[in-house]
Amino acid sequence: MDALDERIVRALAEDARRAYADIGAEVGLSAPAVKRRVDRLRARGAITGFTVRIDPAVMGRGTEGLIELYCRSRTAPADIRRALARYPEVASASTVTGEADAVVQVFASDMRHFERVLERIAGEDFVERTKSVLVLSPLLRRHAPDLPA
Amino acid sequence: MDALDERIVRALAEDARRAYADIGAEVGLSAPAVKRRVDRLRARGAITGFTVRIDPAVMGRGTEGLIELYCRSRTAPADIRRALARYPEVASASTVTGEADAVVQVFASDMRHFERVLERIAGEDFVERTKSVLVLSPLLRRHAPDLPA
DNA sequence: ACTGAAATAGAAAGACC
DNA sequence: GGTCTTTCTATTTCAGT
Repeated sequence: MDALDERIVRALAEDARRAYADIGAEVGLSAPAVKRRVDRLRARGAITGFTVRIDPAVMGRGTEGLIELYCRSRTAPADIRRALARYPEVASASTVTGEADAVVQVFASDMRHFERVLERIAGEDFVERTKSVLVLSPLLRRHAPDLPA
Repeated sequence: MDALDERIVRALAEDARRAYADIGAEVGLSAPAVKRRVDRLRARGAITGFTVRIDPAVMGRGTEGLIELYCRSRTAPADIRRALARYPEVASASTVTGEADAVVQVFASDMRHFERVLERIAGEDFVERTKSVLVLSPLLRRHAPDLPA
């Protein structure tokens, strides 16, 4: 993972469908050289795939919220994961330090929908209580946030 | 945005570099038809781009945390945005309902790094106090969370 | 308006040095 | 790592529904 790899990943983060030759021209490599590095990054697991960026609002998922889960003692993370995986509205979930056990990010079509999802999640048997906030406006959403400065 | 568009977006969400002909075979369209629909989705703003999925750990950003910001009265969201945009460690930030004014997602290389970022953010002049949690383990990270069920 | 088929332009993948 | 060649894909054109 050298400076060249990083520049390649940054280029792909901005546009994952950019041609290797194009990226190569930017970083000073030939197209095959760029491809080889991308292949290596994938093999190593640094790049885990390519995906599309979507506008939640346009896709009818304009209502975003965060739900903190307070779980029963001895709830296994795997159980939380399994339960949440059944909700298509759940975008991400992580166990966290602090009072809550997990934070869940939810995208719903509207407030009514969000409320319904919240109630269903709160009704999961391992959930003791929840605390939720609604996202007012996304200030920042980085494409490749996971890159060293 | 019909059922076909949705299936195409789902396919791209799983692998944005998949060939149009390939996606077409799955949804029952020819390659040009798929391309035309993708172009339309981009034009409409439903698809905002293509990006790469990265493993934060492998990229040296294995420490994730969430920081709640409690801001001075009359702090404009734009000011928060401008300030946070200067931190490469900030992956996302949103204003929220509830006690806190904003929630910031940060990826750092390690605890020391996270602490440094937290202190710098806490030191921003519009920030009165912060409350932060560390992410223990990501349970779920959906590729295309923003799609209608 | 949207589709598929065919033709062209372009990029990716592989062999080779 | 670059160069060259082959193969595949994207893109455009055109015509049909």
